[in-house]
Amino acid sequence: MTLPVARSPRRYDPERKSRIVDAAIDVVARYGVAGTTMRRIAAEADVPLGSLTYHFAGLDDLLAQAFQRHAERMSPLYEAHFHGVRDREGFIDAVTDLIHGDAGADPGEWAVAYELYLAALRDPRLRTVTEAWMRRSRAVLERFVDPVTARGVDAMIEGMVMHLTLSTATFDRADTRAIVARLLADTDGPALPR
Amino acid sequence: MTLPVARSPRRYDPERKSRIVDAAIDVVARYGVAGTTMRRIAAEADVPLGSLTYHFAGLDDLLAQAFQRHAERMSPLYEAHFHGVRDREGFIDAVTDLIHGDAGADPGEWAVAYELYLAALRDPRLRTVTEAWMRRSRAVLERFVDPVTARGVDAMIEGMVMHLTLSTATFDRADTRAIVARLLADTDGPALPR
Amino acid sequence: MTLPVARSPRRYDPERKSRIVDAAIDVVARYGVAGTTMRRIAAEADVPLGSLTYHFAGLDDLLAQAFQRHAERMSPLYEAHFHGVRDREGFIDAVTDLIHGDAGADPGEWAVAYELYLAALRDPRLRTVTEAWMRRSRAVLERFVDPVTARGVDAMIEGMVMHLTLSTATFDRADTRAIVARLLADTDGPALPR
Amino acid sequence: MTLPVARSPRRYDPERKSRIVDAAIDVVARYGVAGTTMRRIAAEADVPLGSLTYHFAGLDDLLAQAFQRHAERMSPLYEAHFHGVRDREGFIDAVTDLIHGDAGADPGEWAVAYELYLAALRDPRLRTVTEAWMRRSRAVLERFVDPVTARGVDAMIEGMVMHLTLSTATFDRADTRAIVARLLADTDGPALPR
DNA sequence: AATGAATGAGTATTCATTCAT
DNA sequence: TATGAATGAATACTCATTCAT
Repeated sequence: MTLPVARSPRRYDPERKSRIVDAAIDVVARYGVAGTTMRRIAAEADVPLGSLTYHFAGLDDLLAQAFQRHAERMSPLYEAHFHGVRDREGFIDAVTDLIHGDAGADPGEWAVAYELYLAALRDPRLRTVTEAWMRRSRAVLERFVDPVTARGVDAMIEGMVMHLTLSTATFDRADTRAIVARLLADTDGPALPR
Repeated sequence: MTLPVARSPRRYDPERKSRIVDAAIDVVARYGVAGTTMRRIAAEADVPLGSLTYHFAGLDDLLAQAFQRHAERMSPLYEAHFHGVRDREGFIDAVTDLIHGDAGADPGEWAVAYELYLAALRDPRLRTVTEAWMRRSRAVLERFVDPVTARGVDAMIEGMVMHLTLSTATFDRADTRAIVARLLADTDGPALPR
Repeated sequence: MTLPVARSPRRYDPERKSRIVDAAIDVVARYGVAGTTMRRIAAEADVPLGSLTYHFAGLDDLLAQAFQRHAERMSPLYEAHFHGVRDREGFIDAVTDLIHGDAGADPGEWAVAYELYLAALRDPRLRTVTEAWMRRSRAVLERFVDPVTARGVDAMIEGMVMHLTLSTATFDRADTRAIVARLLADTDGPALPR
Repeated sequence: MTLPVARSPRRYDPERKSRIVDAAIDVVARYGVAGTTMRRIAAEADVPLGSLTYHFAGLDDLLAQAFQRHAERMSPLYEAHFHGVRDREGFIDAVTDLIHGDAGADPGEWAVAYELYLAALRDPRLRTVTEAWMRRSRAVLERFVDPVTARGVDAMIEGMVMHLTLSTATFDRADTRAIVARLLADTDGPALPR
């Protein structure tokens, strides 16, 4: 009696589709959308090339699903980051932490976000993803400040992180905090969460 | 006696190299870095394909020069936009105009800027271009406000424009102005330009 | 007590194999042999892809069966078309009708026939199908004319229909009739059917 | 002093584009349109794959040019075949020869013609080629018979050759001649060429 | 018995770059 | 100096077929 030998590995692989999407996110983070190819994703997911086109209608489709998952994964992190915030000072600290990368999001993750923005600029089908993301982000901020201020804070975070990611110069944390604080001056916004 | 033969057109073409760079900027604006190819640039510049590799070391080289020129062309516009500003209120108006696209920069030009940011994220050689650009932009703002505030305003402009470009929702100009104004509250900054 | 669960539809489907063959004929008519794929046939038959290779040895086998069925379906039409013919004039009319498409066969059906001819040119296994088809067609004609004339009439029909299908010019029905009539001149052939 | 060694062979190859078209015709003759691929043509022409897409916009374009050349090459043969014909009997002989393959056209060449017909059935852009071909063929025949008869003879040739190519049965040459002769009965047509 | 998942060979095509002229 | 031709690696994608369930 012979042992059953695994002929072709992983012929049964129920998580595969999901793993491919994760691999796509990784590849975008590392090489950018411009450098993202079916082959690279397949290699990253350790899956034959034909498997990608079996599960996805094409590279565009796969990228769209990757961006969507990334967005859906980032939003809870964003929300969690502000979870324990109790007062205005805590809110300012939280925003400052977010900008300075002390909040769990690594540069690669921000890069994916920017890739998404740029891709959405040219592919309107991605707008639903960016819109949903922005809405959720602003919703978090609106728990602490009025909508107009929330929009300003959101834009400030975006722009600051981009500059910080790009610049070789270092930013002083205290300076960032001062700027953020000023954005909130004389705002009482909605009641802070109890 | 030889007949004057119609040669291939534009055999003498001293502006050619420059025109190619302009064509590259256009192509990046329209198709993004990912969609920018030698062939498209050659077609846009109405120049044979071989001409590109004759004048440039490769696509990377050409892209770098295109980004550089774009940056060098935008900065004076930026400066000009703030030229007539005389007081704090005028400054706030100017920033608001910039964000809302009333300052001459069309979406395509912003798109090239974002493409540059993202490209620089992965290609350190482009950092000199982005650094110079940011330095000049901040220098303009520092004529009106202190360096820390300048950095905040710069980030805010960047983030706001990106959101505005992506979002289908319209932004209220007065709201934007209020946010910008708050960024400057209680700052006296350097003396306003005389 | 178990709930009746909605299974995958049409789990019991005795006609399936036959429906697949019909779908294959349709696909050949619409896309040609070159454009006929397992996937298209499966979609047309509304059947899972794996079902095709379950019922058929492969694409070649399926195509062979499709051609065979098409031939077997066309021959009775051909026969029926000549059924009521009583005399030489009626025969000439019938042939003319056939050529001019007034006999029920639409262009798609002729296209399948031509696809079959061409396929048979390269795949000798299809020759049995084409031979049988030709034999039956000629047998019908031989009820009215001698074998040599029958072959001529058959060839004429084939060539005329092809030209008519391809040409943008219109053919005059009376001209066609005159040509057909001339093919039969001075032939008394076998007795006309009683 | 070293001898100049040929590094990469045939870097200079001015006939290449034309040779590729010829190779395409060959491949169609041997494998049919369905079996014609860029790779096969490239191999047949002994040329790298990239060369095909440099010279042709795509497979369709290349096929169109191949069909066109084939048609333009066949027409003179057709014309030449009837060149020495002096009287009605000679004309009938010539047509009979053509059908029975005694006229220089081998089965592969007829196969290409049928491939063209079928392709034209689905791709209207090929109609210009088929129309021109038919016009020229008929023009040759019209030197001997009236236009209506010419159309009939043309169709008869087409259909006969197709049957003859497909059928395993042999055709009697005398029978063919009798049928052709009957097509011309009682026609005096335009004066036979002197 | 039936099928959804999987596979890898094969497809056309794009492209930056090289090079002979 | 300038370029059209050439090249081969890389691209996304298709597909008939296999196979574990």
